[in-house]
Amino acid sequence: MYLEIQREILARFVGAIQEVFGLKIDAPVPDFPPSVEMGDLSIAACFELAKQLRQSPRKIAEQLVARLLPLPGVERVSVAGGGYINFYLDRAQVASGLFRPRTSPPKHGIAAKGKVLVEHTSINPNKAAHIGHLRNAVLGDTFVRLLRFRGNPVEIQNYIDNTGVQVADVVVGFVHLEKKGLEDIRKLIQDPFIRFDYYCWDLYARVFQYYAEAEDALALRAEALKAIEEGHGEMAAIADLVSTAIVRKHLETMERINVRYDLLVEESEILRLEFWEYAFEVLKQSGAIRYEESGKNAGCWVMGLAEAGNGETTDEESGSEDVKIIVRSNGTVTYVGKDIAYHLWKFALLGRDFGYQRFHRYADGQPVWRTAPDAAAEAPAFGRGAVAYSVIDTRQSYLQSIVATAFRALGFQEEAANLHHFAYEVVGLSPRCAEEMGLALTAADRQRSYIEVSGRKGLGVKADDLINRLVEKATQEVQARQMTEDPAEQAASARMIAVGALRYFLLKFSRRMIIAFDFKEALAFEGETGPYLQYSVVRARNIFRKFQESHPDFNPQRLGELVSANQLKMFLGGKDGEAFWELILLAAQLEMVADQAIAAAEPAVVAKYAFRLAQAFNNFYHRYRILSEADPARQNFLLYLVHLVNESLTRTLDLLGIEVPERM
RNA sequence: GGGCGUGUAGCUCAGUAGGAUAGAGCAUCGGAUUUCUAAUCCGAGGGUCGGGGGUUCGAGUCCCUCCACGCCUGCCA
Repeated sequence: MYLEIQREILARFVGAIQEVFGLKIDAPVPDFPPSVEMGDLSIAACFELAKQLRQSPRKIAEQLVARLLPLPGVERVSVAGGGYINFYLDRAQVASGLFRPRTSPPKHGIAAKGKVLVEHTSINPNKAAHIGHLRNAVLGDTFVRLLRFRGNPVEIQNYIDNTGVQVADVVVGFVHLEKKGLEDIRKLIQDPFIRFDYYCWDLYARVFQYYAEAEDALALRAEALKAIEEGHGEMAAIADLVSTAIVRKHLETMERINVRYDLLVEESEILRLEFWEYAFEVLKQSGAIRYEESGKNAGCWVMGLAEAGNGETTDEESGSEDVKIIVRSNGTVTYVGKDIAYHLWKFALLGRDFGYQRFHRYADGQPVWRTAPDAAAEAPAFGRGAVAYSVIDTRQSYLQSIVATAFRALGFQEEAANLHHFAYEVVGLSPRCAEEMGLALTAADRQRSYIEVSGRKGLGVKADDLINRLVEKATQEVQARQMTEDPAEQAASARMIAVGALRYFLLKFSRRMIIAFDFKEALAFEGETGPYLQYSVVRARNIFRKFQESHPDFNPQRLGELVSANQLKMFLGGKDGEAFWELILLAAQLEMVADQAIAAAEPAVVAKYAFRLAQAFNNFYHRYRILSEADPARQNFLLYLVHLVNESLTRTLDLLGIEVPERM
């Protein structure tokens, strides 16, 4: 509704320019006046046109104004300042339009292209997840929710690097440090008193200590890696057992924070199905990669990066060009090579497909599929995306750009343009937090804004430890308030509050900001936090609950019928009209905000919006008493307002993956 | 050396492809409703938007330059 009005206004403006001045312009970007007294939407384009039209901006604006009305949803138009055109919306119409269920948006933008593939989480399956992984998953999951909200078909993929060095390292640990075989490890996994992912976390750190101390230890790693890649023998079996068990733990952890997947894509299947060999052929034939006969990269297949669009990368003095090795001189392929093959598959450019098998079922029955040799006939059509987003931390920007370079070298210009690296910054530890975790810091370290986590040192905050601490704290808060005696409701509320706090904490920073993790901030439930947002919704619902006690027939969904257009007009134009209207206007902007968040691939935009809306509502909540309102018409109007905000805010929180408890 | 990113209040961060008076949370201080439960609200102090040039009617936002910090620049991922 609101977006449609906005589009109409901009289109009419473009039309008016054409009529009056015979000039064709692109639709201007709408601005928002500093306060609602000055209008609800503003166009500043007259300033730019002034020079071209040799007239003052104000004069241009004045000539246009008369031709802008009538417009649906717009009450009046004025010229302000040096030449702003300000539009005042028909408040009653917007308010009643908001009440209608929000329909799917028209097919435009990326929705028109086809299926969107979002790859996120993609944790190495060799140890427990940590906070950095949570940031990845929450960003990716929220982005998926946004895309779906705006009508895009989305498929969520989680890439499982089950044949990489990190898994090999843990295998080395089991085999050489612990002298464990397949059966021993299987018992370990089944042991209810051991958290297998935590066990591997510690083992992984021990392996690196061993690498540092033992002379030929790295040869063991190479040996393990080779065995795993070839898929034969006990080491490969151990790798499969370990990585599968860890993946199950990761799914459990992510399910706790409302993150789910459609498909797990396993690297072992990419190897087994020889996707790489096929991609290799295509890359060779197209000349995208070449064999180096001499020089420092002799014996390797490399890709030149001059065409990457990063400017001239040739080093003139040595005459050597900037290249990336794709196939090593020993014939093995690098990670980027496998990633190129994987991404070709995403766009159905590989000419072959995986088999699929159900891997997991969530409590409500929704399945998670994985790539598998023994294909199930009823598997959905995975892949074949039109657009792909890969949620991967910013340190891999260089490697991701190489995948796009390969696409272009192969002539897949359009697909390269639709391949997006959703880059985000890492989560470090605040120096104070690092010390809490038992790390010895130097004076210089303490001056740093953050300390890098290190899986190799075992330094980091495990995801489940953090979630547990949050649940613990939330439980205390819930019990202290004595909202309910029911332990089941207490537990449910505590979980929602903990997840709300965590997800909001990870979403409120824009993705290019390094988060210096600190328990004090992450465990905060007041101020700009998830629980604040949840509490706002609970307040709105409390009003309804209380009102219902004296009005048993009350149904908030039917409030729209109880408030007439005239009454809307009266209250929105009356004494407190501005305050009421600001709240409605904000609630009406959800779709606009979601579109902005998608365009910028920035979920933080929605998080900030949720906070602004909650803040506006809490302010309103304090200023106006609703249950004690004497005038029934005004009371209905106020209830209607609460309903509008409740709807918008609840929906916004759902986009953030945040649920709302019954009571707080 | 090159590429990318960051730099805004004491701290942590927003600032909508340039627009009207730079905002929020935390922290500090001072207030509010014996209620629709205070996980709340209101107010106060606190800013050379890293420095310097430039473009523009208009720059926190765009361009140039310099500074600081971080990441990447592996036959690791």
